[in-house]
Amino acid sequence: MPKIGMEDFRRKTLIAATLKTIQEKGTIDIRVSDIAGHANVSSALAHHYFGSKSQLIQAALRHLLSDFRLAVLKELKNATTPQEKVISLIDACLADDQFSDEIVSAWLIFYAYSQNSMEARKLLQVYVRRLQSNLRYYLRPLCGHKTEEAAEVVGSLIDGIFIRQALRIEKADANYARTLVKECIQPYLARN
Amino acid sequence: MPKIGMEDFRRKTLIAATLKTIQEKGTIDIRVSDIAGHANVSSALAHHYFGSKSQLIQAALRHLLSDFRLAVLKELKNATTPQEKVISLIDACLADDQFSDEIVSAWLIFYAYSQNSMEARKLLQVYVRRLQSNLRYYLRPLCGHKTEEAAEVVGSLIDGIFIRQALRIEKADANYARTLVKECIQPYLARN
Amino acid sequence: MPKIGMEDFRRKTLIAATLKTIQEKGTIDIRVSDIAGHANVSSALAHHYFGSKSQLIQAALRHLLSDFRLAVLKELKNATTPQEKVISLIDACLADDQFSDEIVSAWLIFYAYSQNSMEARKLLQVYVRRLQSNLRYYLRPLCGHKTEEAAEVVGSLIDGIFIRQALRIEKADANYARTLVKECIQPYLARN
Amino acid sequence: MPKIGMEDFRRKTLIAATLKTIQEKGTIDIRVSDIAGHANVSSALAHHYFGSKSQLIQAALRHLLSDFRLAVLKELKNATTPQEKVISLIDACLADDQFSDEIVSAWLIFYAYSQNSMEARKLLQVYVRRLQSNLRYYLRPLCGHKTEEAAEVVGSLIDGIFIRQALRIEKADANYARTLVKECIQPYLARN
DNA sequence: CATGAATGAGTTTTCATTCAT
DNA sequence: TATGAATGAAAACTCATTCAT
Repeated sequence: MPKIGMEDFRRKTLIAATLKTIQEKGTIDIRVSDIAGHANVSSALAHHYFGSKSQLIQAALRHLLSDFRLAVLKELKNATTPQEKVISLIDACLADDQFSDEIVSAWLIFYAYSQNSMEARKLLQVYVRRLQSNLRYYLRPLCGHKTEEAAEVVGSLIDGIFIRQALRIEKADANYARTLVKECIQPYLARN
Repeated sequence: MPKIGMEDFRRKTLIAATLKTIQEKGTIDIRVSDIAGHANVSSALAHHYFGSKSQLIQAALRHLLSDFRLAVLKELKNATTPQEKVISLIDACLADDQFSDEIVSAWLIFYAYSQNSMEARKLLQVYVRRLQSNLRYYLRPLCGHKTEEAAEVVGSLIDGIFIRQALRIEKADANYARTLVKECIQPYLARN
Repeated sequence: MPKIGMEDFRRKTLIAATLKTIQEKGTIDIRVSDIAGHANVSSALAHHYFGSKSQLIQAALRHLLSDFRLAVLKELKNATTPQEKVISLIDACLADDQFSDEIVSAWLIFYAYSQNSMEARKLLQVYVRRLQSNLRYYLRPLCGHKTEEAAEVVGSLIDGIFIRQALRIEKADANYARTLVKECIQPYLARN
Repeated sequence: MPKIGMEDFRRKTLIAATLKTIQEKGTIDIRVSDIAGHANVSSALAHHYFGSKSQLIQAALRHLLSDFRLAVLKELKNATTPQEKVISLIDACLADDQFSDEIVSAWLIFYAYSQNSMEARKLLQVYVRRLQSNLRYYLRPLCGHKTEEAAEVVGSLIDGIFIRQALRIEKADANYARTLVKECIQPYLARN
């Protein structure tokens, strides 16, 4: 009685379990058996579907990035003017749910992991470049020759807020973070 | 080779070797034998002097932080006015030698590690808070009620530039980075 | 080879192998790999099932004690009068198979080990107290106010015979040992 | 300035430190460095004087035995009749200071060690045989054909009391122990 | 005489991975 | 499809022992 669509279900479950385990342990240095435990399957099954631990982790990273990408796209859809688009990007990056301890932690861990894994590095670079390119595209009509600078500031500021978040004990205020970034770019818009 | 006073020398060498190994491998997940190899000693010696791998890594983190702290203090000494002090802080954080691939990589890796190790987390928190407190202190006469915001922006921006640096392939321009931050806070100063 | 239900079999085999290794080496200071060798499995498997070397040794000790306990209970079943019960206890403690070099050696080693391991100490204390309590219970109707003394003598004598056995080269005579103890308590019975 | 008689002093100190360490750790499985620490010297010195760890432990065992032998001889000197001699032997074996936790523990540990070390086994066998021979010698005029049995009972009882002592938590009563043994052999004397 | 320095040789422990069922 | 069973390979850690000074 082989269940139809089991493969798909198992892959999804295992990826979710991987992210959960990474967040729980606070490191990429986790055991396959722990992941499998979270997914309520044997660790042999994880190998069956993903071939190896590192491929499973790759898949989890890819999932995190694609999830984020979808959130950004969704947010962008509701915006029309460049101003709105920029605001949308900031809101998407610093959205309440992206700002949860778990997500922040996972991002940081993957960033560090990218120092180690060329594969991860490439994936993250694609994401950073795409976001940066979006930012520049929507900032250009607003900032003119300051565009490059403004994009760099916004992008870095967002990442910086993220990384700091990882160190804090107190609950972060996503709303304050968004405001901070928006205020910060005002001068670049004004100068145009 | 048994000359007395070796202990101090070995400890320093081993700490340096640890940082080098972390940077080389791009992860905290390194072998004691690799560290020892870089220090040209047996791995048993590393255990002899530090007790365990994690204690050696702690020591390396502590060293990185204290090195950074000394650089900051040195830079601050040459500044007198609040403006100069703030500039000094930015310059120290984004100094050419702090901006090397190795250092950037080590910082990022330790940031991620802090998700895992309470000890590391505390050490990094102390550093972040101290820097932030310095920033606020010198920004206050310049920014008034915008101080909190300005300090947050500067601090986060610096961290963000750092983290992004870790993803880049092209050589970073430390000078451009410093200028970026300095320009970015101009509006906060002007508004006072 | 992966047949289900192996776990129980392996645990038993590994415990037996542990006792055998202890007896062979004459010390508790044995290698997991030697134990595993006797059980024809990898040392990793020993860790898989028992977690650590000391837990495996604990389990072996527990097994030895429980085996002994069962032998005592079995012997007691065939006795009805207090006299018979006391004889049974002595016979059980100094039974031919308990008196083999391997068992004697293991007991002595565990006794010494109990100086080191609180866990082992507690287990052995329970056994000693239970046996002593049994002895007193059945001696009381026979010895009256001399019960305490008689129980102490029998218990100590048995242990002493055991410990001496460990030092001998010549094969011990279990039968002679049993007679010795039985004769020794006669006076305590008579005095009642 | 080589100090005269240093060698002798160091050997004594190291042997004492060895016994102390064995008692403290409750096992023969101790570190040379711990012994050296107790003697306030470097572990290299222990090797200098004893060649190896096992030779140092041998020496400590030899010392324990010879100390005990001296105590027995001293006690025997004050006795004249066979009765007194037997009493002396019992008193010497169960003397207050031989009955201390440390001594009891050391004896037990050495007994177990003798399962492992042929050297230790031989030393202990010599001691047991000598004591047994003494016992028989003085018991013969008192017990006649029961001598063998009586000697076995006394010897084993003493060892048994010792081994049980090692398991107890409550402080033992050496006096009670001596009385117990003395009462126990009365019947053997009477029967003669 | 004495030791700080150093290490080789082991031993435990961990885990991804394989495989028969 | 799924897993219990098993292990090889690697890594941390320990410690007796050696040696130059």
